[in-house]
Formats: sequence, structure tokens, C-alpha cells
Amino acid sequence: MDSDAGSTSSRSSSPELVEGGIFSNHMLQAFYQEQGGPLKPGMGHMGGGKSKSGKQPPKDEGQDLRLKVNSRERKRMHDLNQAMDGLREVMPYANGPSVRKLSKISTLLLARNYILMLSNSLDEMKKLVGDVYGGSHQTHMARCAPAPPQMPLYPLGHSLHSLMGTAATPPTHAPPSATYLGFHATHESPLKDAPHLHGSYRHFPGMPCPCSLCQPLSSSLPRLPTLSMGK
DNA sequence: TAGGCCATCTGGTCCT
DNA sequence: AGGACCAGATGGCCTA
Repeated sequence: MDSDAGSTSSRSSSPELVEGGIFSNHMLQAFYQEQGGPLKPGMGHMGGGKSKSGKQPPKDEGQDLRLKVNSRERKRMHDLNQAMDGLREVMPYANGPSVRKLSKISTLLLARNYILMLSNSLDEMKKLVGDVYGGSHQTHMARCAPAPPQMPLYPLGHSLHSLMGTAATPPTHAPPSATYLGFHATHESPLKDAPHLHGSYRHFPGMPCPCSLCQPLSSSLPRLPTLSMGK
């Protein structure tokens, strides 16, 4: 949650409060013992869990073990969130402190579209280079950087706009939803159906359009920290 | 107030 | 046996 709540939101259940933060593990244990053991399902401010009848180890050992497992799980999730933050940082999307973070699902979907767009751009560039320099270079390019096998060539503009989504423009203060990002949670292979690839051009709110019609193609997509989604 | 998003707890499963 | 991973459950925070 450090990653999720840290920058723009003020959730009270920050893991930093627990691990190496305001509350130490000892304090937690003391709290648990005061409460009569680890948080029972359905109670406690940290959420609950399933209440399956389970074999319970002896109380103290069981508590220690449970705390250890919980701690590991928290750490694992923190690592996952850190990785998610790292992904957000390299996305062509607003990264400023005043900008609301992309949700996890939106981050993943946008990342997927971004990768597809970059792949298509690469193909496009290779094609252009091949056209300019002729067959020998094309052969060289094909040998050095073969295109992914199942990646059909799509117009660059379309792929770029597919990255930005083709659905209705959401309000600028709201993060793009999964639907807005152009996906409907299909498990089909990339670019196969690609309903998001043949939409009409649409401009991402607050975001300069990256298509070749609107601006010259740069070698890498710039960071766009000015997109404000409010909050 | 409902819904979305999230962190956390928890038990189960798989792997080393 | 211990750890990693996963998914279900729960409650908190925030926004429309």
C-alpha cells in the first residue's frame, strides 16, 4: 500500500505503519495478545479472512507462525506493488504527485497496449527502413531483428490510438477504466481480434496525440506529466 | 450511499 | 518443513 496509497491517497492501513514503521511487529503482537490472538475473521480493522475450521497449532507458536506468514505475505504484496509502481513510471502517462495513480488493472491494460503499440511501431520503422534502403538492408534488418511471429503490421496511428483507447472519453478527473483502455478482459491472443485496433482516432484527454498526423514521430514517447486527473 | 479500489488476513496448494 | 504463490473474505477510504 505504500505504493498504492502513498503518493496521492491517504489510506490509514499503510504497511509502513506496521513493518519498520510506526508500529513494530512487537507492538502488533502485543496488540494481538491483548485482543486474544491474531485478528479473527470478520473482525479487526485490517480486514478479515476465511474462517475455516482448521487445525490450530498451540496458541503462542501458532500466533508467531501466523504473524510470520502474514508478514511475508505483506512483504510479497509490497514487492508486487513496487513492481507495479515501476511499471507505472515507464508508462506514457501522467506521473506527477498531483495526478491520481492508475489503478492496478488499468496499469496492466495500458502496459499491454503500450507494448503492442511499440511492437507495431518497430515493425513500421523496419518497413520504412526497408523501403528506403532496399532489399539488402531489409534482409539485414530481418536477420538482426526479426519481427514477432504473430504480429501483423498495423498502421502506426491505429496502434497508437489503440493504446489510448477508443471508447468514450472519460472525465479528466477520473482514471481510465479497464473498459476505457480498450479491453474487455478477454483471454484471446494479442492482436487476434483486436477490436481496439480499428477504432477511429480519438485523443486522450490532456494528452498530446502521439500519432504521426498530429506531431512528428519521436524516437521515444515522452513523459506526459501534465495530464491531470484531479483529486 | 453505492461502487471501485485497495491492503490485509487467512487457508490451501505447490515447490524446494 | 518452510516458503512462495494464490484466491476468497473482509473492512476502510474515496469518489460520483
